[in-house]
Amino acid sequence: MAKPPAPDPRRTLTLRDVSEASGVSEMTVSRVLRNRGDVSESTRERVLEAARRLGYVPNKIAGALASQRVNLVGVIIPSLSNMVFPDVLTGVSDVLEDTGLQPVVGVSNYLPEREEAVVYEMLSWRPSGLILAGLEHSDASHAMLAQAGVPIVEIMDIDGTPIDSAVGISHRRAGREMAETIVAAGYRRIAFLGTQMPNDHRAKKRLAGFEEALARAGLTLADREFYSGGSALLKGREMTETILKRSPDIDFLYYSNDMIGAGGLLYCLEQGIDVPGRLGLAGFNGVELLDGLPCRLATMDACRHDIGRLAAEIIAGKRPGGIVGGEIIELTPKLQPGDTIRKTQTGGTI
Amino acid sequence: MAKPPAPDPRRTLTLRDVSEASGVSEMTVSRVLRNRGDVSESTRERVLEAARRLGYVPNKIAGALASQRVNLVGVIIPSLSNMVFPDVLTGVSDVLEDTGLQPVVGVSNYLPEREEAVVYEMLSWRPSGLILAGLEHSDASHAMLAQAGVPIVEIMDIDGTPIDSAVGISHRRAGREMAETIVAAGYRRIAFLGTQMPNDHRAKKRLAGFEEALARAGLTLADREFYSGGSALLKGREMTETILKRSPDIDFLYYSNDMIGAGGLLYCLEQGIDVPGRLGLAGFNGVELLDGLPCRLATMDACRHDIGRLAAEIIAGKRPGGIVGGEIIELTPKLQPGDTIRKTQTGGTI
DNA sequence: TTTGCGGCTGTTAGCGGTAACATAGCCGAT
DNA sequence: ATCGGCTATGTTACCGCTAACAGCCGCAAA
Repeated sequence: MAKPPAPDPRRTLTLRDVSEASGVSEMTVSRVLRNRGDVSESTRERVLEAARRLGYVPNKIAGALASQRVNLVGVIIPSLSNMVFPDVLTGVSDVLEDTGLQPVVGVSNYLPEREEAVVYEMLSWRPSGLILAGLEHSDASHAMLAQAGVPIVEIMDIDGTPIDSAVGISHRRAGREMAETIVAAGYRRIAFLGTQMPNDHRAKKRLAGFEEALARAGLTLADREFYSGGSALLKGREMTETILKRSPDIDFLYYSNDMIGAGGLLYCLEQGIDVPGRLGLAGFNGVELLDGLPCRLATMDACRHDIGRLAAEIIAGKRPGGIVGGEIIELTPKLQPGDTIRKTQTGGTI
Repeated sequence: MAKPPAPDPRRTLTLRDVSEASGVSEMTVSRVLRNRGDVSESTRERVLEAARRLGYVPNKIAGALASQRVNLVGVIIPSLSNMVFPDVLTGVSDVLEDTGLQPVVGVSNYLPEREEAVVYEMLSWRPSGLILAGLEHSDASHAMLAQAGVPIVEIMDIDGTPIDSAVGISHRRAGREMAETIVAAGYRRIAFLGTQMPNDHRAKKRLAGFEEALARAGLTLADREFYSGGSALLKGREMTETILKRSPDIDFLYYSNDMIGAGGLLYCLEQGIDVPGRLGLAGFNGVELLDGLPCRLATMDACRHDIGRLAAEIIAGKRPGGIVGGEIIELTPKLQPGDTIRKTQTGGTI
């Protein structure tokens, strides 16, 4: 005598369970739950009722395999603690929200080999597209991405050659413009404070552009200081103290990001240093945090939200990039002079 | 004449492609790529070489369907911009890193219906476990989670009844302890500044505990102020100004989070208010940011990193919770008095 | 009545892997 | 020589769902 199939109440449900409970074929249930194809109103209700009663949750793995469609978009960013990337993610989510696509976040910690692992992992789920920060990737990552057969959007940066599409700003140019503004304001003994991270290519490009513009004005960096790890605000404070002690005649501090810039600003205010008279300050990014500071740090908005939005639009097919293949969108960051750069040129001593 | 199967170079690769390229069966390729079962060294190399040469990326969708195993762990948090949750995620990642499990993040924006959608979406991918913030969920979410058949860990909070396991702190108690400390330090006219968010249950519990302890000391809140949206630092500053103008005799401000607390602190320092002499301040969370401030805000560490670690360990089966079902781990937040609470009791007026 | 067509439902054949079992050599012990 | 027990590899049958197509029914037009 055949053992009757024990109706295990703990087994996870399938379409068959719903189809049996509602007396129609699995296919019809599938149609109802996806709102695809014609189903009579009475059947639809019966099926929905059964699905709800059983607490059925469709198995997207099976669905994706059968339909060869996955409603996921991979988003690979270097860090979450950066304040910058949550903004990008918000932009991405805003757009994907009403496309049926769903972002999935991966974090590379600024490590190429980690990024490679994340790219591999994500591609192995056959997403509808991939958004990732930066134009610099390991050879293997590059190869995988180029082969992937789905739209790839590299974001944040456009100084380089994208694999497919790119949305971002020119960090080189951002650095250049900041330097020009600073020089035009009459500052001459300018120092740079930044991160040590060897893989923060964008910070490097900003610095390169910055030095380039200085050179064009006949100047060079008067000093520089780097840090890694720890609270950025605290580090900014410490670095500022260090550099001002070492080079007391510095008249401008350019920070590679707003967080250390804010730390430096707080330090200067505390010390009663005349900002922006005796010392000017500038950061990069336009983080919301700055709004709460006693005085507004000069910065440059990196268009993070727009970058997220545009990248998502390319993936979602709302813009050519994803289909035709290879759109490059350059956004132009707005310089926000704030209160930490002198307004007028004071004919500085050389 | 049958049309020969065009060797479309753009088609995505399958095991069959690798198996043909290396002259073994698909099964053997599968074994090599997963390091499962015995395969001779020579075959292994041949297969790996072919896979690498072709740029093969396995299809995890098919793999997961066949093996009924998915190496993903859903992590559902209310917000990314909170500074708090990235820390939790770091704890989760640290543990999952060497278990073959991979975290997938979802954001609910403090909206129950949004959370419900994310829970549904995640469960439909049949993850190995789910970690989600808070003990309060919609009925539908609750039902789905209870039915899911995988370990569920609710984090951050333990004041309530978990579905399965829970790791967190008692926010009620945290509020109580803070109130006790404040009262013991001699403050009497105490105000609360917090968020408007109706679904931030943890902030609510802290406030409830806080008021409870005040009541026990014969006190009530002297004033309160709420905000929503915008830069938390700026809002903290503004709210502080508002409340101090409205109730000038306030001698303590309790903030529902460190970010608005920091804003308030900056405002007070700027105004030259004697902190902690005339006015005491305290926040909640122990965010790294505080390290960079001119003076250390009193706060309570919410053990975010540990919460992430422990939750992940339960999912990964390194602790009983996930298998036996239903472990509750209460962590005890450490109060960090900082520089914004008086050290000694000054026999205050009432 | 016949025909055609559109609305609704069912059937079949995979999607690309993997579990489980089957098989083929090869070796040493009996 | 025979056998058992390895190791290395192949075969088969799904996993749970959906694309594609096939059928059925009723009704309007011919």
